[in-house]
Amino acid sequence: MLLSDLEAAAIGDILKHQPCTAHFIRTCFRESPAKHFSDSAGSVYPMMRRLEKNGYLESYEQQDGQRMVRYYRCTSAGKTALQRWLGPPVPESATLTVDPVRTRILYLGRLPKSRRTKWFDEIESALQAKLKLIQQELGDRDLSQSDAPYLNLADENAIMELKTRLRWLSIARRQLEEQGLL
Amino acid sequence: MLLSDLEAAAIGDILKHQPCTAHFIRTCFRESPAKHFSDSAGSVYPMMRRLEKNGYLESYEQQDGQRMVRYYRCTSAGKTALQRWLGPPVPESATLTVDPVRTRILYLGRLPKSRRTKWFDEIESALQAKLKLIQQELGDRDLSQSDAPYLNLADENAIMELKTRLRWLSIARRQLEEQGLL
DNA sequence: TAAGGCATGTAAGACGTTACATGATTAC
DNA sequence: GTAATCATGTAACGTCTTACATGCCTTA
Repeated sequence: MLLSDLEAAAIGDILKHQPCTAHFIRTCFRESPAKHFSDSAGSVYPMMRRLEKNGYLESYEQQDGQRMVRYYRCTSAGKTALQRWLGPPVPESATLTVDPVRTRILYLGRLPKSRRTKWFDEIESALQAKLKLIQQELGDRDLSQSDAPYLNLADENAIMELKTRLRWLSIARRQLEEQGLL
Repeated sequence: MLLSDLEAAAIGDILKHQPCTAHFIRTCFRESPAKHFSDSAGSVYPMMRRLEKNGYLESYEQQDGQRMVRYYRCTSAGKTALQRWLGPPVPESATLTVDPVRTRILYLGRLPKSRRTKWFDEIESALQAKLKLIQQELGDRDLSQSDAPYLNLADENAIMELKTRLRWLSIARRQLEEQGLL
């Protein structure tokens, strides 16, 4: 069975920080703006158990003061599964481009003309805010950690993508104006 | 209740082509490379019933030769719901950038060095193939239909995004080479 | 007459979401 | 002491996927 992106990211993060807790994986998923995974308890805890059941992780409990904490490690089967997920071959779905704004613009004709300008304004400032957030993350990164090159590249990807969207948005605006649709 | 992207796209497509069948919506979802929605019967048919139950669609059956076919129309509540989904305000999730390749590069360090060059090669050609597909779709579009400006913009978005990814990929390659990671 | 498209659905299972629920530990 | 964080889970619900299932219609 091929791993889902969520499962693969969990295994990848465990490999970087093992032994670690399920709770730690939740914070991994929550903290990076370049990661879009859910950090809900209802998805993470069952996923960890599932990965263990499938032989990709192993765990042990350890006393920590008054409480028991479960630590996970990646097995060699887990590492193999991660490499299979990474590819090559990469699945066709890896070329998918998803832009919620693009999805919406397909139906912009159903919005009254009077609201369209505001629509563009709002999205533009939301994208700009997100862009700043990621630029900050990139600037703040500790370059000494071994994975810094990959993390930087991921941020750089998100930054380039957001800039492209902003560029596209202004082109879209101009074109619709020219066609009297704004 | 706010519509999901899938539901909103269905309502949007129905507004363009009503009255139409569930099967027609499936082909809408399947055919455009700029739409990434599932066209599986198991998601579309229950969704149409759900939207009708919620008052966003209405339907009637009609004899077509030997078979009964169900046609859907959008109600005014449906149109209102679509506009609410479109925004403004746009949800914060609309600034999400999802790139499966970016997700993977975060964990590229777990792939043996020997496979990394091939990894880049494969992804590059997959992206290039997808790019051509969408450029073709854009070139083939009938410009007389009233929604052509929006459809063109959506394709243009996908094209710009794919080009950006290719640009990023070559930057990533160069950087990793310079750092002896390739 | 056979293949492919049109048309509609169901069933089982996997997965994610939200909300609920608990309790220990740490920092202010 | 109290709020935030660390830590672990469960339950109900909704949705999507895959696979199964049927039958009509059109075109080669």
